[in-house]
Amino acid sequence: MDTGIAPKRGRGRPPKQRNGFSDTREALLRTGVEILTEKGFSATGIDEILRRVGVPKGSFYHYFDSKEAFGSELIDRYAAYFAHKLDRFLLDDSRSPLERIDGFIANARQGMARHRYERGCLVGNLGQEMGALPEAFRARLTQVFTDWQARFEACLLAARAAGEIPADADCARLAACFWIGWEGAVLRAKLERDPAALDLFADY
Amino acid sequence: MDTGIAPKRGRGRPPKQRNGFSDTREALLRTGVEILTEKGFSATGIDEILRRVGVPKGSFYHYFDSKEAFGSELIDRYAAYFAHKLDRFLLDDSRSPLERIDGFIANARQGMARHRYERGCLVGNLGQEMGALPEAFRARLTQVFTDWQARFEACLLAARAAGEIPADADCARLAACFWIGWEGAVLRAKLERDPAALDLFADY
DNA sequence: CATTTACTAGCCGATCAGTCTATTATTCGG
DNA sequence: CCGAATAATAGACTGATCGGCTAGTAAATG
Repeated sequence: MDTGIAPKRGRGRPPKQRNGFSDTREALLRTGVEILTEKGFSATGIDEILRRVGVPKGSFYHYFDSKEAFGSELIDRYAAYFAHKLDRFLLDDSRSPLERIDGFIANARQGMARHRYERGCLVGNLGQEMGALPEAFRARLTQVFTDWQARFEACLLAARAAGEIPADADCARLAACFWIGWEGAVLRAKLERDPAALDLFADY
Repeated sequence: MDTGIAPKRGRGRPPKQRNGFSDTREALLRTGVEILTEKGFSATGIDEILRRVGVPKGSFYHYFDSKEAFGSELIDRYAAYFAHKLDRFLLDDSRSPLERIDGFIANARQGMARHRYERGCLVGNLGQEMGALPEAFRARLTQVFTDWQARFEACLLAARAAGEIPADADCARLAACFWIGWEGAVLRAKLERDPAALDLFADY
């Protein structure tokens, strides 16, 4: 039932798509994130992504220099998407700081459930397999964690100012601890295909 | 400088080593654990293990039916080794329950430092890449976590009985939470090649 | 119409997990 | 003590898949 999809590719430069655009590059990145959050970097072959998107190999290397460059862009894209999502919750003035955090957790939980707990966190996945990854990824991945922590810390500081947490709470430490534990919880939830670990950790 | 090592293999069954035994099967398993704690299952080729041990392919498939069967044994071996290590600390009568836990954490920290934070937890590694692993691993891996949690819970119960933690503490939940967070901390420590995450989480 | 841009088909050498045959040391039945 | 069976090794080999490359085709552009 190729309804609209399967655009019947031909040789050479494709005719300019007036609308209903099917940006090949974009599709590769989107599908790349999907598969890598499930299986990681090393275990994912380029051919698998290509097959899923319905694009030949040549196109991939037209848009990306290498698998490493592709992975790099995936990290950037995922980090940006996630930072935006964090802001959407953690900067929501209509709720108290702690409520915002709960909102984020609930949303992330829903997200995992929607994909039947088959997808984890891209940054966590790649972090775990760093031993087999291009060394350039390391700095980028830690940097992403630092960024997420900073956003979280800001929200905790607001919570402290609002008296929702003790006045002597070390918000930077708390934020760091949250992400350490959260990544652990996502890992377990994915392994067990069960949100129990997420819920358990959410009541930290 | 092949001092004693490099045993100069020849064809056919090797002469029985009176002593200074070099059990091939054992060597494969030991090296397998080493490499898999660094790079995981999918990213590790059998040839790589073979090269490191200095054993030809034929020997590998003489001892193991497949890569999957090999991986299965590695999980068992690692789980047993780790359970023994846990008991060594958590059942140490000469210290208080909470001191025992601190002892285990300190030991694990040392262990990671000794390998320059290049090796993580085999169970955590494989858990993360479950999406690309034989489905049979899933049950085994969760079972290992359950086992470790039980040992930890027993120690927490002792701590509660000794008055080291509040009498209304939910030890099962605490134990589950510990392993969730601990795996997250190990992941970060490995990614950043730095024990900061371990220390941070240790003061939970 | 010539050049540039956007793209694709098909192939490459390397490596993957796994198989096969050969070779030799040991074990064991008689 | 001998011969058959078996255990342990060696390493060439297979088909599939890996990441990556190249030559070329067709639309867009001037």
